Amino acid sequence: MQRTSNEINYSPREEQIARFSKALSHPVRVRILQFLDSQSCCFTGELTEEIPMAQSTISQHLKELKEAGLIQGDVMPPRVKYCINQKAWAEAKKAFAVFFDK
Amino acid sequence: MQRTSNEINYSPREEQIARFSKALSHPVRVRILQFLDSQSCCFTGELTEEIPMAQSTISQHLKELKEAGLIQGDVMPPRVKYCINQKAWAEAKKAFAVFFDK
DNA sequence: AAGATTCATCGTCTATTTGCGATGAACAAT
DNA sequence: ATTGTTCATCGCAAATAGACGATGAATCTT
Repeated sequence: MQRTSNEINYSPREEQIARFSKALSHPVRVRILQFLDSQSCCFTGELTEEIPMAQSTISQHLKELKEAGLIQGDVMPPRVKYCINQKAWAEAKKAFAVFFDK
Repeated sequence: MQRTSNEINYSPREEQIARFSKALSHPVRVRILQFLDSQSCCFTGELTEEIPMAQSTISQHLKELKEAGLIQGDVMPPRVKYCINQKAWAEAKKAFAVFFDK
């Protein structure tokens, strides 16, 4: 990771594609997003039922998706409702479309 | 990485998105693809001039892009000409479009 | 044949990712 | 107050990714 002398300055667009792509680079995160989109929203518990992985692992993947901006979580004690972040979703859609169109 | 008992069977579509995304998940690979697309093709040497990274590092990133199917290399001794794999490019474009459309 | 050029691969180091169980925080229900 | 539920976070282990220099293979040029 450490770049010795020469720093590369990536453009915002390059970093945006890389960031969204990184979020989508694990199949379980792809699955989570699909599931979220099909339900429009869901609770963490529904995901842990759907996906045979430890609850802590799913929670971590949700965190990554949230940090990438693709989803958002609304706290509804004692549960948390996750939804696609429609704005970011549209941005990602456009970013990829532009990227692949050139 | 080790999934203990429960293996998850991802669908081909989930794995496809994850695979393409992984290839795009590093900004330097995004840049390489952009450069490749703008020139339609280029030699490794042009990339090592353009991008301030060790030649071996760039070669590794090219390898990853090739393994993801997004580019192909034609050996033209003593050089190698890399081009976008148009078929895979079109597939990726469609895969992302479908993914974000649902 | 000897050297130069171009690129891939190997080995090494460090950082990041991925997975899990255990624990903790926040709240609801009793 | 105590207990149960839901979820996030911590700490650990193992695997993968990313960067580099050094070396090697293949092919031109001389």
